[in-house]
Amino acid sequence: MRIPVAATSIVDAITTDLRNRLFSGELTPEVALTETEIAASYNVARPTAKAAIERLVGEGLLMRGLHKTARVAVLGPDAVRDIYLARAYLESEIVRRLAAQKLAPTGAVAANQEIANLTAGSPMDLIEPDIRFHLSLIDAVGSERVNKMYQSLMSEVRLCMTRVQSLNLLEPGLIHAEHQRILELLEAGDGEAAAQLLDDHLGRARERLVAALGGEAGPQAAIATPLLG
Amino acid sequence: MRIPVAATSIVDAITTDLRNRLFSGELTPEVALTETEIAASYNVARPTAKAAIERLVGEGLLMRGLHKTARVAVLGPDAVRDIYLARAYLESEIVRRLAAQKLAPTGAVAANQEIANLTAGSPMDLIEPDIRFHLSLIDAVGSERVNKMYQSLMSEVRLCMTRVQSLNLLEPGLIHAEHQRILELLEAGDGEAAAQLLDDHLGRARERLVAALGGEAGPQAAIATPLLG
DNA sequence: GACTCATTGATTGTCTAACAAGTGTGCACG
DNA sequence: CGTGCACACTTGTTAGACAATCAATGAGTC
Repeated sequence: MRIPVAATSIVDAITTDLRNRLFSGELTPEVALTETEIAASYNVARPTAKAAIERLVGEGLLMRGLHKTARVAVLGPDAVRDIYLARAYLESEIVRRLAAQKLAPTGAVAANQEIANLTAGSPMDLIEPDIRFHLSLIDAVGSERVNKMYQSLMSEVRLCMTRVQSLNLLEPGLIHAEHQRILELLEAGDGEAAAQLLDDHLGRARERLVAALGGEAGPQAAIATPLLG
Repeated sequence: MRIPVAATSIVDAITTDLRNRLFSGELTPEVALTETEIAASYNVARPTAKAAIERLVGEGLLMRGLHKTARVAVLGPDAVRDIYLARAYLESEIVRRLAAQKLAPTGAVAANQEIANLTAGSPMDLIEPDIRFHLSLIDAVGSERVNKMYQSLMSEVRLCMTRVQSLNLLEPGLIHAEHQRILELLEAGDGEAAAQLLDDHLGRARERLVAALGGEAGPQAAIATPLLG
């Protein structure tokens, strides 16, 4: 039994709650998300639960075929490569334009500071500020549609992350340093170098994620640029 | 009364038909898309019509607030700029990567040939092959997500086009020539030049569309590069 | 004993009917 | 002439029901 949610729309509330439960790792691809079960757990009618499920299917977080039960989307190595390719397309172009304005978004600076302040806690604590850093870059261009597209991609990244949360494929120190360097390059107006570094940055995250998911990691998994010490 | 549609799913069929009617210009932002009316016209129940409407809202083709009737989305000058900015982000990065492979997609070549073969008919006849040209470029990278994002953008572009179909803001000869030059640059491996030309190409289309929608056209509306004789 | 096919249960797709809640409009009243 | 109220319209949500389909189990056959 789940507490009754109330907001602008019941479907909205259920969708949001389900999404959070997806990101928290509570819902896995193994559990069946029956319309009736969800309806019962939220104390709503079946069509309401159905609508929430269909929205999440539209977002790519749930999968379901005709007449089949919805399940959490399974994102394999090729899906991760696809997601990060799309990320790279958007982000590398964006850093080029930000560099042209010699602009380092304050939100990104703040998010990276959070990463620097991280004590050696759970690896999961790194994910949120990391996402916020990249999201701040996108936000800085102020495009509604680019924002929406990127947010959709990051939703899927979040979903991946929850599946491999135990492995510490992320090194806060390195990530902070690379973010810092990107910000410096933005302020310096060197878009080409910033785009190149970002490509490395994303490439490494991508290949390590691929490896953690059972795929074969490409060469980008290694630390290419000697940034530290 | 509308003929009963039948396909994999009734909601799918209605969504597709509504989308086509949107692109055909039959449905305008002035007409109210009531759930009951749509349900009656397709001989289905209201929840079915509701689901179709909500899908199109999710695609950005329809707009509707809470407890308000759905209407065709109105895309003003700023929306057009936003759409074309996102297009530019995706496409310029893509031509860079295609150029690295010295690859000119056959689909794009074919689509551009169609443009060349156009007799002086309706300006609308240019839209489909033009869209197919750009879509072929995106297709060539073979990314599911990039494809979906781009297709969503082009849906909105199509919607815009139907609103200004009378004006002939597109010159087939110039468009064909620019496409041709882009393809040549791709084969030559000059990604930077191809991206630059594509930016001009999109920028001109963007500003003319903006002007046609009542906005103030930017300098990109003029023909910058002397491509033709 | 293994394989094929039919039956069963579960789940979704769709419908009918209805009530509640919100929005907007028009009319009556001050 | 302006304000407020009542009404119609529309959407949000619910309940219950039936058909179609999918997965799995069981029976029957070779």
